[in-house]
Amino acid sequence: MNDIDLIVRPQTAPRKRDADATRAAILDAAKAQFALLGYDCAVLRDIAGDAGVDVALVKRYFGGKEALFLEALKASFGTDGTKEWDRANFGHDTATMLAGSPHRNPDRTQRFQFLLRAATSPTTAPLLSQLVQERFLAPIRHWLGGTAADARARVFAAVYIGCLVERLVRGDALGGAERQAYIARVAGIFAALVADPPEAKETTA
Amino acid sequence: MNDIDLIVRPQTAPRKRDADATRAAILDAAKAQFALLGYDCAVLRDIAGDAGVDVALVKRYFGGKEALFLEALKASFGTDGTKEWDRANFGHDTATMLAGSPHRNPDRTQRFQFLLRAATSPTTAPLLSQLVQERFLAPIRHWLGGTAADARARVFAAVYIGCLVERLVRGDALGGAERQAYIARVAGIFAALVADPPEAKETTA
DNA sequence: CCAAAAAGTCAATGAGCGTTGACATAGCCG
DNA sequence: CGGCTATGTCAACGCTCATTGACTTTTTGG
Repeated sequence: MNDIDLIVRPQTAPRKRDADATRAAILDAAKAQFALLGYDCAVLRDIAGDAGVDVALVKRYFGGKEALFLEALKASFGTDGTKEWDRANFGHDTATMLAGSPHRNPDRTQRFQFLLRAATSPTTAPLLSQLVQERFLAPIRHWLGGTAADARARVFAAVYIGCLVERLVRGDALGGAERQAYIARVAGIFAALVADPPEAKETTA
Repeated sequence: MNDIDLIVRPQTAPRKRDADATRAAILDAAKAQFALLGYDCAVLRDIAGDAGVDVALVKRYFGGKEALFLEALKASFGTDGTKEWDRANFGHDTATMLAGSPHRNPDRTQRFQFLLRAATSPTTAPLLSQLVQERFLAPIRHWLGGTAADARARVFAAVYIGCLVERLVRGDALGGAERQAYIARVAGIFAALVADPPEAKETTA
């Protein structure tokens, strides 16, 4: 059956021994798998397999699954991109990304999928509260600025994540006209959140 | 240790034999557990335990875990509540619910948590696309009416789910002022989606 | 060139869980 | 009362997976 593997694998040079590189490879594979499958469904053997090493190294380098998860989570949020977000086109850009292909910004997509999966797994959700505060909400809150920044940041995060989930469920790509309407709506929401004082504020009492 | 159980349990009458009631009890327990933990983390033995029966009955009545899940999912979306939603106060009511305690409308909360967990589990997500279309998006789309109803329904669902996730992660309750701002923002978004033609539509080109 | 340590692999263990068939008991019908 | 069937329980099997310790191979330093 998988004789193919047994034959093909050795072709690739048998991998220079390099602790740092191996550690990094495991961490990368872990980030991808955890983002794709979540903590519970991700399998250490597969992560190690993707990294091209044996499972036992996960223990040696990270200590265990949970520790690996935490490190991957922190690494995923280490480089936070709010700094380079473009204030003017932000709403439209983000909405477009959320409406369509994740290929435009795979890094950002993977980070947020990681967050989403971590948030919705009952195993890992408890670990998130603090980290989300520090590395996710705080930067957004700071980037947004203005009045009621915390509430706006939370709504922002909610809409963002929600769109992600919606796209996750939606199998087919969004059609032309509907897609435009979708983007317009979401862009409008983001724009309103970025522009601090809602001019046409009409909250039902 | 759990002698307590052994002593206390028998106090409750030893359960009249009633296939329908038992089936219903299992289904109820399943709905709760699946909503709380998702498909992957929910454990049949616990579900059966909550229902007060043995695991084997799950097989007899439903065939297996996946079949039970599907039935629970359909049952959860069987009674769809869009009919009774109040159009005028909908935005504010829903935002208030999402901002705070789930105790106000536990049924609805459980239904949506079920949906959320099902959508974010890689195991069950593929099963959802069609069901979500039929029983979730379609009713909302119909309830919303007007132009670009599909896109608006999707955005609506996204925001709703997103707020749910946000609340899931947020440990502490939302403070007074922030809470008001949060509710106002979310209510505004919903209201704009309900009111079909966005009067002050200012999408960045 | 050679040992010692670092880097990597292998196989076994044990826990958790879905599944399954044999067994027990209550309710019903003759 | 006596057997039959629906209902419910029990114990065991098999699988997946994280963990772990013993083993092998590469690299390094003298």
